[in-house]
Order: sequence, then structure tokens, then C-alpha cells
Amino acid sequence: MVKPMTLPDARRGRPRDSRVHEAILTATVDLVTESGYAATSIGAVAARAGTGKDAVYRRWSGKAELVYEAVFTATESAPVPDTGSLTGDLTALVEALLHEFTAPAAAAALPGLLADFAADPGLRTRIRSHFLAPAKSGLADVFERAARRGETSSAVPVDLVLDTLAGAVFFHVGLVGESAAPELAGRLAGLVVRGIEVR
Amino acid sequence: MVKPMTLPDARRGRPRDSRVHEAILTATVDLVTESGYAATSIGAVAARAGTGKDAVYRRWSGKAELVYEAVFTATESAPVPDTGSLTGDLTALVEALLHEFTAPAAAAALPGLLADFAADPGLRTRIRSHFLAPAKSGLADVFERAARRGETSSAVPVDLVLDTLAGAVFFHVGLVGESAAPELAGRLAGLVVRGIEVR
Amino acid sequence: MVKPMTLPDARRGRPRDSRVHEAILTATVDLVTESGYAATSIGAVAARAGTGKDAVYRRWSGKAELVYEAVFTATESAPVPDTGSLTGDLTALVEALLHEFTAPAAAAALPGLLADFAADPGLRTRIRSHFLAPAKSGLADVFERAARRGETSSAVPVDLVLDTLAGAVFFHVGLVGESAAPELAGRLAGLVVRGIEVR
Amino acid sequence: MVKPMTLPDARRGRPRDSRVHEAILTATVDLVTESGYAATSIGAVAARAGTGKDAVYRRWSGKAELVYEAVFTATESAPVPDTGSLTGDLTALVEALLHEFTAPAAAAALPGLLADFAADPGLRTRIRSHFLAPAKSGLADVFERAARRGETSSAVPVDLVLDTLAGAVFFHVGLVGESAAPELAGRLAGLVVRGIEVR
DNA sequence: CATTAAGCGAGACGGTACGTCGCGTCTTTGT
DNA sequence: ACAAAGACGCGACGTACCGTCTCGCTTAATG
Repeated sequence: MVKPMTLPDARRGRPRDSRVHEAILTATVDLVTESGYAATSIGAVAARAGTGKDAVYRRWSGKAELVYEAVFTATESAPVPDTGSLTGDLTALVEALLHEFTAPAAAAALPGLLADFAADPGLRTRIRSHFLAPAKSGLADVFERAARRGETSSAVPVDLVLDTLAGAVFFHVGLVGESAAPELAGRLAGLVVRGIEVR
Repeated sequence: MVKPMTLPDARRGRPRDSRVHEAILTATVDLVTESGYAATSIGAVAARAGTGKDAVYRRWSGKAELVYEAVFTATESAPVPDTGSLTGDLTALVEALLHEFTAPAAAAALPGLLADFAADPGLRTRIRSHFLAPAKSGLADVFERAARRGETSSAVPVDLVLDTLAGAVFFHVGLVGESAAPELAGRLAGLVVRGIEVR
Repeated sequence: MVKPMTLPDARRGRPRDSRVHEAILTATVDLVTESGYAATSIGAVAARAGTGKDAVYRRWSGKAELVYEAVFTATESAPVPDTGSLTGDLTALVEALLHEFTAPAAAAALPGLLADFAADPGLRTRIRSHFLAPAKSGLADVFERAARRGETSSAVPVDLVLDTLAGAVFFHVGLVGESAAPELAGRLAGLVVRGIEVR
Repeated sequence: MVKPMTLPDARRGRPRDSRVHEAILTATVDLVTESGYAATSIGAVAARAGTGKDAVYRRWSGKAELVYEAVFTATESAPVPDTGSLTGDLTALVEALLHEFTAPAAAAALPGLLADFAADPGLRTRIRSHFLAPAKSGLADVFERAARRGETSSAVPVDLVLDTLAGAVFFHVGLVGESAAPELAGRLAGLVVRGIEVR
């Protein structure tokens, strides 16, 4: 997801060892899960992966980018399932969000990750295009399907819905309680579907 | 808000200088606003305030608590205004939230603050009782008034509404854009009022 | 010999702990003796001394200055003994030089130390005033005594003698052999005394 | 001078490119002259020479050997001139030494080189046979000629003279001043000739 | 009114992590 | 087989903060 930092002519010199790549990612996930984001240092990751720090810095520019790539990889390929109804689709979407954010590594990494991304303008931009944009287009797909079914009228406030759903999920996972209620997805989806009812 | 860390016999020896207290808080707000949460160190705060680091540690146990107290002080006394309608009340409540989180120092401090609080079980508990609980009781008041007016039936999912409103506000401010749309509060309140299914 | 790096108002704040000072110097001498100059790192010195690296950098600006002070301390107070004859005085002087340079720590440190000093203009200047100048004045004293005894005429090339004696000692110790012949001092002194004979 | 590290069956595969060899030596001399010995790294030499680091390591075992060969090449063939007198011969010899050690690259490289050689027993041995031995035999020749002329008696302390002359030259160049006095050679030679007691 | 305990500015202290650099080796693709 | 390029494990660099501690000095309330 995050691209290689430099593309030095592609095929000159020794190629990067993919086993090193994966050892680093695995070590990162393990450390974040065990010790939390703050206590995870690049040096510790390298040591656990059996590499030098340079091998890490050669691929990622810092802890935030490394952890982001290590922890959030399944998300990309989310295919936005079609359950036959808007409420069902949104419930599935929120369940996917909840599932992703509730995974041990993700839950441990999220707050610190958000803080680091928020602090750096470059990372801020990056997370918007890599996380927010796909989510928004996924939502747009869902609403397009609903419009074809005749469930909604034309003008749906996609941005507002995104704020609401993603915000609620993050808020719940990050602040309220570590254990997310299993029925939360359905209740949130229901609230939103009724809420956007265009009269 | 955060109490003095120890109460050594109450009144023996030299009392704490309140000017030091305020100099530290002012320096904290300034530094957070100028440089961000991560780049704000206790040492820098002390230097800017013209004090020693001990004067800080004597009053607060760490950066998170210091910044929390320095940045979020107006919130407490939020009186929950009565606008005459549920939608109006919720709009006012969200506007207050937005106003608080959009202030320069707060916006700069929030993500890092949340990360530090999330990482520490003790702080996690503290923020729940000092921030979440008042918000929840505020919301409960609003809904009680609405019930008296006959606007809502009995069972209102207060927790869900809190997740939705606070989550959406934080998500919007923290991730989507620094400039919050002014109509966001009304739209959010409308969505929620319709969404909690009372017709 | 090498002065403290900064004199921060002398009596403000916590004073430096002299036990730390000595622990560092001891650790330095030990490490240089055991592992050599190149293999002696600031970090290793600090670890062996049971301090942090800062405690070292606070007092010395680098390895060269630290090792110099740790290894060469007895030299300063060399009082230039009066043996009654020029040859005797010079022999004693060379013997002192030999003794100092042949000590385990000194022999291990000398070449690397000289390299580092030579590479840095500031250190170069420093070593001249702290090492060369005292040696020169010591030699000058010896020759003044000799002149009073009538052993030498007026114009003695002190610089040349210094080059010869110190150079020969260093060359012998550093390059020729680790074991310095015990009669070297006398032979060198003899050569010089005859050599400067002003006809 | 320093031999190639391995002779792999003499002539199998592609022969080494002599232009690479010279490019490396040139780059080494340039870098040492410009930046000093310590700041000269194998990587920098390779980059400057337009080669890879392996091309360097294939020919020399490390920085010390590389710089030694790059900087000291003219010395070998020193033919020990016959000026007709012992003093003249020694003056010429010292002048040659001074000339060699005062060259920009040599002066920049010497201290660091000596340190590296001193630290490694293998290199120590090597420098003795390649530098000390020839110098000693050159001196021996000079004194043999002097004996044939009747200028000296039999037992001349060649080792002592070598220590004195070479030591004084190195000491003067390396520590005292970058600018060597032009009359130094003659004064040193005079001192030694008088000092070796032959009247 | 002297005592005394705490506050205070300053800065040293033992740690830990940072991100960079050089080392000498290894592994590619092109000669 | 050599060459250029560059990845690799390693270890040192010098800096920055952390949170605690020790100084000398105020500063009030108490005995």
C-alpha cells in the first residue's frame, strides 16, 4: 500500500530480500500487539526481525508508516458485499470496519497511529487517499445499489454518513470500551438508514 | 480538575506559587498550538514558563495530564442549553463540541492526547469519568426534556447517540479536514433525531 | 588538564558528581588497556562506568579528549629533577618520557590519540599548549641549569633537542618495538649532549 | 608494494582492469588530501573512483593498506645519494624523509595510518619490513661509506640514529608544525654526526 | 521571632530511542 | 571471472527526552 520509498532504477544492484520485508512486518505486528504502539521502537522491531535498523529505514520512513502497512493490509481488498438491502449492506460494511479495528494489533496501534498521522501533513494526506478515499467510494457503491433498488432518493450525504459510521466505530473502539458490542453494527446501520431518509 | 498529586499535611512549608501554575499552563497551550503535541516536551514547557521541570512534575504526572488540563477547561461548565426542541438541543450540543475541538490548541492536542490516554489504563479510566460521563449525562438531560415535550418515546439509545455524535465530530475534525463545515452540527443532529426512530 | 567544557555559572543546579567523573576515567583506562583505543567507544565507557553517555559528553567533547585526560595525568606534575649534570638531567627526562609512554594504557592509546589530535585543528592547538609547551619549558630549565654549571654555552637549540628526544622516544615506542631497551634513555641523552656541543 | 591479496590461479576469467586500479589509487590520494584520513571511507573512495566497494576490497584488505599504497610509492626507490661526506649524506637522507612526509597527502595520512598500523599486529609487522628495514639498510650504507672514508670508527649505533632522525622528522611534521623549517635537515644531521661520538 | 518544611530554578543523573554512517560481505544483472 | 550497484547485519555515533535526584535559595506558617 505504501509505496517503496525510492525506486533506484529498479534492476540495479542486489534486490531487496522479501524475507526481510516480511520478517519486519511480522515483528512489527507482534511487538505492537504485545507492547503497544508507543513501546514499539524501530530498533526493537529490527532486533526481533533479525535485521539491522537500516533494512527498516530503507523501506519505511518511520514508525507510523511501518505500523500502518504492517497492521492494515486486509482492508484494501474489501469488496463491498451486496446483501440485497441498504441496511444489510451498511451493516456488513460497519461489521467489516469493526472487525478490522478490533483486531488486537489494530486496536493497539490505532490511537498512536492516528496521532502520528495527524501530526505530519504528509502522512495526513497519505492516509486520506489510502484510507478515506476507498471507504468513500465503497460507500458510494452501496448507495448507488440502493438507489437502483429504489431504497433511497437521489441526494444522499455520503460524507456525512462516512463521518458518522467511521467516527462512531473509532470512538467506540478507541475510547468507550475495548469490547465492542456485537449488535453495534446493526444498530448503527439502522440509525443511519432511517436518518438519511429523505422525508 | 486534575487534583494535586499529594496533599502533604496540607499547609506546611512554602505554599505553591499560583503564578508558576499559570505560567506552566500558558506555556503548555502556547507550545501545543505552535509546535503540536508530539513536539511539546515537559522540558520545553518548563523552559518557556521560566520554571524547573520539577515544578511541572510536582503538579502533573506527565505530558498527557498537563496538556489535558491546559487545553480543556471550558468544557466542564457546559450548561446544556434548552432551545425548545430536540433537534435544536442536539444541534447546540454538537456545535459546542465542534467549537471546543476546533480551537487551535485543542485540534493540535487531541490526537496525541487520545493516543496517550488510550495507552494508559489509568488515564483511560480518568478520561471516561471526566469527559465521557458528563457528556452522557448532558445527553440524558436533553433526551429527558424531549420526552417531557413528547418528542420521543421512552427507550432512547443514549450510548449509541453519543458514539455517533462525538465520533463523527472527532473523526471530522481529526481526519477529514481541518475546516469543519458550519452546517455540520445541524445535519448531524437531524440525522440522529430521525435515526433514533420515533417518528 | 583539559578544562570542563562549560562553566555554567559554577554554583547553579546540581553539582557534578565526582564519583561519576572518576568512574568514567577508570573505565576509560581499563577499556583502552584491554581493547585498545579504536575498540574503545564512548558507549562502552559509559556502560562500564555505570553511567549514561550524557554524563561523558557533558564533561568531554569526544573520545580523544576523554582518553587523553584519562591516560595522561601524572605527567603534568613532573618537577624536572636536578641530577647535577646535563647528561643526568636529560637521561632522567627521557626516562620519565619513556616511563610515561610505555605504561600499558598510554602505549595502547598513543597512536590513535595522536591521529585524532592531528585530524582536528582545535585539538592540535590544545595538545601543543598542554603537552608541548610544558615539555619545552622543562627542557629550557634543564639547559639553564647546565649553563649555570658552565656545561653549555649560550645558544642551545631547545626546539631541535625537543624534536629529537620526544620524537625518538615516540618513534621507538610506537613503531619499533613494544619493549623499550632500558639503556635507551642514557644513550639518547648522551647523543644529544655531545650533538649540541657548541664546538 | 603491498601485494595483491590473492593470486587465483593467475589467469582465469576476466583479468583485472588496471584503469580501475589506478582510479581507486587516485581517488584515495585526492580524498585523503582533501578530507583527511579519518574522513576517507572505502565507500567514498569507490564512489569517487566510479567503482563498487568490492573492487577495492578485492585488491586491498582495508583502508590502512589502501592509503599506504596510494600515498607512499616514491619512497621505495630512494637510492641513497653519495654526497662525499657523512654529514652531507645524512642531510640528504633527512631531506628525503622530510620531503616525503611533508607532501600534502602524506602529511594528511600519516598519523591515522600509524594508528591503524599500530593497532593491528599484522600491519605492524608489515610496516616494519617495508618501511623500517629499507631505511635501516640505507642508513647502514651511508655509515659504511663513512667508515671507508675514515669519518667514523666501527661501532655506530645505527638503530639509535634511525630512532633519532626518523622520530624527529615525524614528531616535527606530525605535532609541532605543518611548516617544516628548511634548515631542519642540516641541523639534525649535524647533531647526530657530532652525537655519535667519533670525533 | 527563630525554626522549619516545602517550593523553586537549575541542571546532573541513568536510561532509552532516535536516525545516520561506515564497515566488510553478499547477491543481483550486465558485460 | 570481473565490474557496478546496492542490500544486508552490525555497531558506533552524538542528540533529545524521560522522570528522578541533588544542590543553594526563597518563602511562609508554626512553635
